[in-house]
Amino acid sequence: MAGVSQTTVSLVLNKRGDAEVRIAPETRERVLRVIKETGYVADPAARRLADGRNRILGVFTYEAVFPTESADFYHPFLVGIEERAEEIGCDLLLFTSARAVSGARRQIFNEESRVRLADGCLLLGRTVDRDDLARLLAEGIPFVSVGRRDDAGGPVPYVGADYPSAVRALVEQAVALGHRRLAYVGAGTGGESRADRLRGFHEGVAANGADGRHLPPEAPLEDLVAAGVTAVFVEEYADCVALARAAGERDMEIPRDLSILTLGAFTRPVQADTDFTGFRIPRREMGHRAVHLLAEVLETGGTPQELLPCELIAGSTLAPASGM
Amino acid sequence: MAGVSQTTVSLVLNKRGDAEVRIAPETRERVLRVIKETGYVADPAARRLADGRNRILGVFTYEAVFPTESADFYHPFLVGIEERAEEIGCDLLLFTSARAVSGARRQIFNEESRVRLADGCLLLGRTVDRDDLARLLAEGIPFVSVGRRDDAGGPVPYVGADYPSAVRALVEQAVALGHRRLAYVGAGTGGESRADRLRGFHEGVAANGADGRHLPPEAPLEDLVAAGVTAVFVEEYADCVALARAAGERDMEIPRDLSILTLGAFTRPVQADTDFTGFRIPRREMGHRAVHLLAEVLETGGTPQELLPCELIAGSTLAPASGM
DNA sequence: TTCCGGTGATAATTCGCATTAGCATCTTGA
DNA sequence: TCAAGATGCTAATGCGAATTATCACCGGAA
Repeated sequence: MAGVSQTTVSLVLNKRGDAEVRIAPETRERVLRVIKETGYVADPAARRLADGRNRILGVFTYEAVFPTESADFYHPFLVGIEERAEEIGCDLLLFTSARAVSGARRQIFNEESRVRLADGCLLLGRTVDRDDLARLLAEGIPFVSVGRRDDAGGPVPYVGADYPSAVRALVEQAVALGHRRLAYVGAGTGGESRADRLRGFHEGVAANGADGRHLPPEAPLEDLVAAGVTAVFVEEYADCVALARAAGERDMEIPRDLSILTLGAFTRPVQADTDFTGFRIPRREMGHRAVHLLAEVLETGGTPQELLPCELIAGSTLAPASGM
Repeated sequence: MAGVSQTTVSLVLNKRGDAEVRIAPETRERVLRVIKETGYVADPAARRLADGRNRILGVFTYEAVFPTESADFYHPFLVGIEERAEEIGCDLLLFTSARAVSGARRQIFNEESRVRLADGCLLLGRTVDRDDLARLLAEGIPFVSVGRRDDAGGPVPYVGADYPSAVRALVEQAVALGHRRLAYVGAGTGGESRADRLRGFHEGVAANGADGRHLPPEAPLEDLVAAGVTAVFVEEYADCVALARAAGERDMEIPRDLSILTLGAFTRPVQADTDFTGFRIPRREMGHRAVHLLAEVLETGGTPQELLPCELIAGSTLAPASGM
């Protein structure tokens, strides 16, 4: 000690000046000097216990955070999250212990859940367990989902990508190039993002007076050809690559004979050198905004929901409809 | 409450059976049932405050944890760390707030240091601030450095790569192929890992009765040629690539006219398609071991130091000395 | 001299849990 | 019947900070 009470130290450490409680400049100096000398730092745990805040943001993912594949889907989100967290002076707590039993899927609320250690948390994952979401909501734990969610029996705070707009824009481009018969290839279900893409497709088709049909992911190329489709919107990137390959095998040329647009869902890693027309999901920006919104929630509460625009990628797989 | 005291709940929650304190199976059941129903989870902060343990391992890096470049140097370490942490049921706390002022280098002990929140921590970085190390040591904070360190005025717990052995092995291979005049190109200083490589080189040269010289990183190819060097051991990968390129420009063929071996230091990112002869730093394994050792330190104390062997990579840039 | 307002610091309390000591109640043996 | 030992649970205390309620002191006004 520097000859003062614990209270005084606490006061010096936190509110450097206050109308209610005052501290003599001289005393403050003395305390600060000793703090600097001894390198004293307040125990964050005690701090958290006392005032319920510790500037720690939890990050929960349903898969490993650090993936073995370098170009992983999550990575850009994490980059964004880390950058913004550093800016606002928060540390990140990765809930790596979330896997209840080996082999089981991760879940937020297992027997030894530690979500509450953080001030709030960020949720990452293609799909999020709706029970987890509901519980988070019910317990009033501040959180923000990276990716739109709407199935938790209540509004969920999120930062998402504006898929409907992006897909509509692509449809519009295709129609402007003379395409009249379009197809959406993909599940169109299994997570809000897929449903959003499909919705955008239907909206775009309707708005532009074109003909649009929805085919399952494994739809063979023949079906497309038979239906006279000239532009395909493929939900999953891997399917996109597969389709292009199939086309090549039957001597169809892309995009002369068929335009292919990718809608950016990455479930299965795949290698390809084709520069597909499509859009870029603003992952890093989503990470940034997610942290930002979480900070906002912590500060003033609320249930922010935000969709970020996707940047269209010209690519080389969209061309005027054949015959034009 | 389930009609029992806080103490009872605590007991049920922690030591499921104890010689000293017993709890009636019936009571235990009742408590567990209520816990399940209400989804109660002990506040980690309070827990930490009370018993000084929270199963959180801090991870400190001197640069951003999630790098923008996908094939980053740190990545494999983190993969390993996360994997093992998950196994032993610990969460990872990334000290992203460590950057004191924007632009400044990160440092562990800044004004609002939070190292103590974690049970212990892992240090990652090409070089680690020696003041930080000394202080960690002085304050008795459990930690393990990923990478050998010896400059903290005391033994530092670490997991490192066994560079000396790896480099000695490479030298031996070169000599076995007839090389007599070898050169080490690189600083040989600036971090234990570089010094270790250089030391391994000198040891290898001495043990194999060859001639070995040490040249600075920017040493021009002419110097090597003039000195009659037939095998170069290049510390920094980028320099390795540059050297190969320079050789190509003067119509020297690798490895016919000159053998080039890389010693795996990655300071500057660089693209190359050559498959250099050298060794693989067991980064992921180092991550594994680091977590393991930290757990050990937390358990029983001590100052574990461990060097992991590097796997030699045959590559295509080492050939018999010309003239053989 | 006494009362009062303004200053500057501190004692006491709280947070949620783990831990220790201790208190009832019940068994058992002599 | 009573002491000694088991058994099952709880009251009390501590962890390290933040916060609140007080307290001691000093100078000036009455």
